[in-house]
Amino acid sequence: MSGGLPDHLPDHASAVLDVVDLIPPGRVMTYGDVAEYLGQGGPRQVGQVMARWGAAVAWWRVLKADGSPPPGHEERALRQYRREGTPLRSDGRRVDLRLARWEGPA
DNA sequence: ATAATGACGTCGG
DNA sequence: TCCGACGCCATTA
Repeated sequence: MSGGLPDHLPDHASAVLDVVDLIPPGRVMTYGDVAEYLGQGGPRQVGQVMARWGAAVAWWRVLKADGSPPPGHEERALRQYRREGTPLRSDGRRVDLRLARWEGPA
């Protein structure tokens, strides 16, 4: 059912990666948003999945509640935001969630 | 079974 | 705005 994502992963992990794969370019979701959308686990569990299997998806589109990119990946994430035209805040270090936040598939 | 860990979130100073 | 303390919860040790 999923497209292109690696298999042999726990169900909860594939569920998370599946949602992340649906986030449109230029838009983002917070760890908490993903957890809430799935209706299971919490932000830390989503982070755990991203840390281990995030490389297979657009990991930079999942970030913290304050709009800052995943710890340790700020540089690469910012590069992607410029490339996708993701709206940033005036400081240029965080995404403007007011504009870029994606509520998830209807 | 108990304790530590972590790509989090919220709140108070 | 920045930082630390706490709460949260599946996974690991």
